[in-house]
Amino acid sequence: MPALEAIEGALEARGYRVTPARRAVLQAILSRPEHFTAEEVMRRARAGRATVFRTVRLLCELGLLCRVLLEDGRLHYRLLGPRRHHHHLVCVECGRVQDLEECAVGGLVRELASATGYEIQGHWLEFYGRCLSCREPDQGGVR
Amino acid sequence: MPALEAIEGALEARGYRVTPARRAVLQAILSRPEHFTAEEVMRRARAGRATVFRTVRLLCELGLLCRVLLEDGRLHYRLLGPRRHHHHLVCVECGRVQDLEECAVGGLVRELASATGYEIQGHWLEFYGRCLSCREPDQGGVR
DNA sequence: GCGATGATTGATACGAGGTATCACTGATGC
DNA sequence: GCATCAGTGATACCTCGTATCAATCATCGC
Repeated sequence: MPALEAIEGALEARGYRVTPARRAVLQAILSRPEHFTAEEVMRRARAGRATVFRTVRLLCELGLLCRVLLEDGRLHYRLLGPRRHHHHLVCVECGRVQDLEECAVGGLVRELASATGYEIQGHWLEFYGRCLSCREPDQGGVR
Repeated sequence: MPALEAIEGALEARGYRVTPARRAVLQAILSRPEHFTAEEVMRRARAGRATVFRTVRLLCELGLLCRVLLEDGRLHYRLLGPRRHHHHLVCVECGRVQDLEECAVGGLVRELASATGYEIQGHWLEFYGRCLSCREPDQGGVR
């Protein structure tokens, strides 16, 4: 999980200024351990609607945030460490997200391409379930 | 691809009435070979906004429509034949959708479950690329 | 220091896509 | 014939964004 300074450094390194508004958005984001909506950031950061959305988009473009797709189709965002293409395993009860470091469909993509003739350029893959802590009540009991 | 009568039968079998408004929505849907938005159905069917959305949701719940996730996170809908769980390969140029009958991540789900302790309940998997016809200009030419 | 320039901001309007409300309608059961 | 209830559609509202645009702020050359 990158610290505030690291993100600000990444912004500056790419020629973006670190302004009070951007810092407020970043702090709001850093205070959320899991995924969040832009709306949540707006409530926490004292920054205008447009600025929040612009900053979130910017961070996505710079690879500092990633999008998390929820089961119902909504998009959330999530701070990204220094990692590349990956997928998520989302707990539908507590919202915890587990990053899956390896992309498991690389081989499948090649198979599909030769079977269908498509030139495959991208994919979405997200998993949903209940994490260990949310399952615990199920497991300990005699029932 | 189910016919109008088949869908109406499925509705009636579950205790839903086949009304003129629902039939209009169904006809609008049947006239779209690929995926569509609820908005497109509204333009084609002479039915109110709420009715269109309600009908689309109903058909999803009954398993007669499926949701297609586009690369940018938007949701489209698509008529579903008599098939079960499947995934999509979407052409980003012409919008053509190829259904992938086999769910390729079943094994992966079991692996993930034992590795993470999650009880995995669902997943999204959609592929994006360019279909054969859209690639043709690339391929035939000398260039 | 000063003006020009360009990045950034935030209020606001707008748009897609969808839900909630509620009075009304029309079919159905008794 | 009447009560009931599913279905309808106008409307308001919500979420999650983008576009616009005047104002502001930092920086740079002079």
